Amino acid sequence: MAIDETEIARRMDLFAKACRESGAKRTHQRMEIFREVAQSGDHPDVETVHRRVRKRMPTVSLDTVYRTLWWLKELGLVNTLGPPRERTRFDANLSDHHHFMCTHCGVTWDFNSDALNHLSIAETVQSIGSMETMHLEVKGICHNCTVDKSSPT
Amino acid sequence: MAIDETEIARRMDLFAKACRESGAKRTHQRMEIFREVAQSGDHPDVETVHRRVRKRMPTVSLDTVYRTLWWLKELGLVNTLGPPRERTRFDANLSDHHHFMCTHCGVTWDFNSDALNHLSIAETVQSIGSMETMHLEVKGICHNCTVDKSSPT
DNA sequence: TTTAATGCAAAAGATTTGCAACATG
DNA sequence: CATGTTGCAAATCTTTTGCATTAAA
Repeated sequence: MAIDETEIARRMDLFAKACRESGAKRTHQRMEIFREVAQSGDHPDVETVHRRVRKRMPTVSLDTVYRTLWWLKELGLVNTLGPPRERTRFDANLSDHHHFMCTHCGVTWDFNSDALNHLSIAETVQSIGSMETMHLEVKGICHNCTVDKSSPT
Repeated sequence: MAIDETEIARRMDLFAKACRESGAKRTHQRMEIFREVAQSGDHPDVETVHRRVRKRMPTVSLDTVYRTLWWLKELGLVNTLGPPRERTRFDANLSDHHHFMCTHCGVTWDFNSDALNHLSIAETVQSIGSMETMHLEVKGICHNCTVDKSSPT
């Protein structure tokens, strides 16, 4: 699950470039925090990143890790798993379905895809484990938002 | 986005059945909380459910809504969007990829699927809006867990 | 030297828990 | 009536913020 050295180097280059282009300072903390995520294959949460970075840089504070990770996400250098800065939401629709989430107004719409259901994803992932469920999350701009740029309630 | 009356009734029946079979009490609060999720097409979060249920039942407390929603999830009557009871996690892998999450040990593995990438999901969702990104989340049991039932670190 | 970024501590926000009162089966 | 469930209030846990200090460019 460790990332290849060449790939880590490539990611660090991307980071340097993004700092230069955005005019942000390349501080020790930011480098170590990004390096930690860049070399982890295991999608760590904020606290895990903090714990690991502290081994090399014992004074780094938790709030800097929070600030830095969200800043990296803004720069497009990292992505988040799950809904970023959103609470868990509940759904009583138990049928097979997928979600389209509007990045503008936040509304989530259900949709179905026979084509996807017929794809044998179970076979694709059989080297990892046995599949129980699958769920496609699509992000984009919904028509309510493209048409009149106002958010529905 | 409102759910069809027949479908709501069907869901309320499922609820009644699950209570009977699990020996749980069918209290007013539980009925109203489940009804609220069952009739909402918009995937509300805990606080939204609480706010809406309070209109009909002003004394219901927020902690009951929390307890009830997670209990409904345990019974399999509702699902959660996003990582249930988990914090946001970060990923520096910017290439197109998908995730397999082990429901036993919690580890998330990356995988690719050309077949999925070649599916024209953008067309499937064009009646909803314009797609920007898509991400498949597969859940199941990974081999580390099926083989020896111990969780890797 | 100028400005942005950090660390600290406190605040704010979200979620959970213990327990007495209450409602359901 | 016995037991599981609720509401309240407090506790806990997570995340954010204000501000003086520090470090990059």
